[in-house]
Amino acid sequence: MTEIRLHNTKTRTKEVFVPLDPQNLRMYLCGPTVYDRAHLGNARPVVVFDVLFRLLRLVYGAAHVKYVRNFTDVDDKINATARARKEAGAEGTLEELIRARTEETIAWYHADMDALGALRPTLEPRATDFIGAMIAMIAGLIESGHAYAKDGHVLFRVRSYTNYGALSGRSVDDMIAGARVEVAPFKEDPMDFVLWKPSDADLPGWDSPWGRGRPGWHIECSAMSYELLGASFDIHAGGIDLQFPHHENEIAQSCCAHPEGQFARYWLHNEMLQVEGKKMSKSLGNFFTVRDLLDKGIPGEVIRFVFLQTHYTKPMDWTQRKADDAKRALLRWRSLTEGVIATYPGPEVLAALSDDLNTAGALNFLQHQGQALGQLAKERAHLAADHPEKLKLNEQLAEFVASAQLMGLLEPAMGAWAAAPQADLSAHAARLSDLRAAAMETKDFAPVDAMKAALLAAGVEVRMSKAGVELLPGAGFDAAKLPPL
RNA sequence: GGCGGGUUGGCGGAGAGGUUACGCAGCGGAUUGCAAAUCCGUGAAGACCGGUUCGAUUCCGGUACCCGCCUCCA
Repeated sequence: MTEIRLHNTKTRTKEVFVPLDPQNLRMYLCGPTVYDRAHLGNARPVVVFDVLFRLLRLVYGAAHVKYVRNFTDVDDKINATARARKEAGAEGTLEELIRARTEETIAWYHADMDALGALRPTLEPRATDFIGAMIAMIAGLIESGHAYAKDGHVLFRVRSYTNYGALSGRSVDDMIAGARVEVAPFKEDPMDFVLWKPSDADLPGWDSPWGRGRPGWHIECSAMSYELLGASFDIHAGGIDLQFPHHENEIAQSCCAHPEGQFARYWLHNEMLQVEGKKMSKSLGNFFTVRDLLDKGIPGEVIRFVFLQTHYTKPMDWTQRKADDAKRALLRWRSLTEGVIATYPGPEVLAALSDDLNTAGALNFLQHQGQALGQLAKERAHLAADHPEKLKLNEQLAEFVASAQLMGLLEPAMGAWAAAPQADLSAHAARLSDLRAAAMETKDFAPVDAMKAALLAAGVEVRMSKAGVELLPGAGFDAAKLPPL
């Protein structure tokens, strides 16, 4: 069996991945807070860990991998949007408006992530469907002395968990010395964090032993991962910005609530995304959503290719240049492998991905391989379909496609953008060919050049050789602009 | 202030203590009426300063710069 190695943030080393139960592999990814369209940065963990999901399915069998990615649909930004809509005269109760907002956002999220070729996780739980589990977990933490209720709030007692800070490499004392913690009258210790907070009439709330209220930020992931994956599971992933405080708090809650388990055994964190060398931010004007890029005509497959060219543990820079390069590479690959049915990924790509998801290395290999296969394809183009050399080539191409598909690339369903527009240009080709033949005699190529220019303007690629004239409609093809015959 | 990540040729980016990475772009050539496509060839690197070593881009230390987290954040 393929040995997978992963960089475990918890131990800060690359470790051989050994699942608790190879028949029931479990992975949790912190999903989005569904208050608005996903921005480009939100998409990085989705794409990166989608590759991990695909790799695990290949190695352990698709039926044996359970991948959970949550939707956090309790949040003040969602509340704010709902309230703004109500004030603007929208129909329905605040709860209904909140629900509508999260439903709408989830639908967008699915559409956008589907466009990037990300497989849907096995389960996509919503926080609001697990309020009962959160309340039960919080009650247990109070009972065991790890949490306390005060003024309608429930807080986690950070000092009660000695390993607090182990994941992110900080100590409670250092952080307090940093003095950037919220001091609140209901806190025993400034580092304590909220498990439950009270809701007034203008906010969504659920009845609890501590009054009507709503959960704090971190508890939903602890409750859902426990309910769906158990007290111990294999992989927990997310952006590096979540390492503290979100994941640190998850660990504290989960390990104190379920001391019988070890919570997540391998922690994977992806580094952040930048745009043209700078942090993506609204103030710099370089902030955009996945949808913005798709609407601009950048195919999801191209976005995915760009993401995978950078190792997930390194900061990734999104640039137009990279998108252009990726597009070219994918067009070449798609034309090379047209009609080829995938078989099984090649050993080089499998080895690269198994080595802590070295997608950049895998793509690099494919770039090289694609070039070599392109040459072979040309050399063997004249051979009969059942010629041994031809069969060998077809096998290699099938392996190439399977390797790409292991990273979610060259999937047939994602290729619509690269397909050449359907058009019968044979009459134009014949006409151009005639003009050219005549020009060869007269040495006056002006009519040929004029027609060629018109074809180019219509988005048609013109190839002329001794063999004849070839017209290929390209991405910007517009039949209405074709020159008259 | 505390913690963490990064810095390889025009761009992306890999492996390896000593041998051309590779791809893209560029340049030169072939081919072409001209192009396109294709093919052949080719220059170019390891932020900076020290140390270890026969030898470092690769190991160690320091400096600079960039980025992130410490507050909502993927």
